[in-house]
Amino acid sequence: MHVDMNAFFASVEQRCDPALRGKPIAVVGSAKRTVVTTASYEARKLGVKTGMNKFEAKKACPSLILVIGDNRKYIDASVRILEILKSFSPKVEAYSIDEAFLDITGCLKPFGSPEALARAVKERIREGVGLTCSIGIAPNKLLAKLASDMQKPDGLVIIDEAGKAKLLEDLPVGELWGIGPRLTEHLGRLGVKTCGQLGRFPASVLRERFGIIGERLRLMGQGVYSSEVVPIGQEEEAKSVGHSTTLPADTSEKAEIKRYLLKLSEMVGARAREHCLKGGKVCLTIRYPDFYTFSRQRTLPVHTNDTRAIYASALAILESMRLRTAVRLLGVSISALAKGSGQMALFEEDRRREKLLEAMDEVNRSFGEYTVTWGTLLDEGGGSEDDTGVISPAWRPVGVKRVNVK
DNA sequence: TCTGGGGTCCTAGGACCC
DNA sequence: TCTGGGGTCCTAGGACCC
Repeated sequence: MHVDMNAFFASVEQRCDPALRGKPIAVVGSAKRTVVTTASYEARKLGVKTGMNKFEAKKACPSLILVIGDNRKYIDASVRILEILKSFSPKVEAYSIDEAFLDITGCLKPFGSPEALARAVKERIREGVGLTCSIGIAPNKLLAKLASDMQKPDGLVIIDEAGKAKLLEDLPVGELWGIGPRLTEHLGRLGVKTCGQLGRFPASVLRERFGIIGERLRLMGQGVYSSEVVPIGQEEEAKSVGHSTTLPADTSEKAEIKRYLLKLSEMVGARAREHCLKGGKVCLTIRYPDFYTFSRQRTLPVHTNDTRAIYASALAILESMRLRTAVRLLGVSISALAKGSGQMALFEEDRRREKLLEAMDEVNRSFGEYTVTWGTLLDEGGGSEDDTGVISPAWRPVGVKRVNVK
């Protein structure tokens, strides 16, 4: 079963504020250069789409109400929804803040049928959280996700073994989870437009053209998909931790760029320390005003989650390049993660450093982010302004990918 | 007075080694 | 009168997802 909350952020806002109900609204970030994260169905009807900037959205729909997103509300709703889902099946996967997969094999007895179970889930979410969702039920995750997308809002679609071939025969390949615009284009050039065609296409050609994914593409066209539901708490460890930000204005100012790098390094370091993760590599991402985006990565001599070490490495990467123009976006991430051993540092100086970071993190946990921070971040215009950016729907309510609450 | 931010996975090319 | 073949690791970029 795949549960997909309908226009999640927008619906939460409409539930919280009756004045927004029935109106075209769009949830955006507080930053100057922000985009629509979610539009209400009323707004979608009038042409507002996810990813539009504020001005585009207003142009498409002058009556649009822009609402600045509030992460806490979404996490709270997400956690409550997951609690409800866990009462239906022990195997619930938190796929994103507003989507979940449930393995309902063996959970049907009290309900009699998958449909009755789904109706009970929808009822509980509506009563408990005041939101609607679309539910898809199918023999595997690929088809369940497809099914939940077929009826919105408040939908319920069941695909069974008997019905899947008929459904897939004329379905455009791009509708499938995992086949995006580029793959759709490539397949189209091979004469493959529908899932039916994909499922019958020679595996050898697909393999030659698409490598390792080719093998899976043909099976996907047939509706065959083997990945399991990954229950909460049994996810693989994260492979990278990163933050990026689009600056309020493009800049070539070295001092300003450095302050943002320090801020991003602190955000990454703090999150890594919170989860006892250390990175063996640091990656710096830069985007120019023309949207050309590139990254440079460096291997560290030792794994770290120390803000200063991350910053020093990011800065060294920056110093090693010649910037072509001003900078629009900066990003810092760490990868090659290792779980902190908990082993005490060898040298007195390192031990003192670790204690300092621990103390800072604890103060910030108790009194709020950036209660204690580096002096440079307090300088004027250094990115210390209250700029929450846009919430990321890909985040999860728990674990390393927990949404950043501010 | 354009175009967010969080990830994962795969590929290709080069360095390096035997 | 010329330069094999196997492997691993690293980096950069791109496709895809919410």
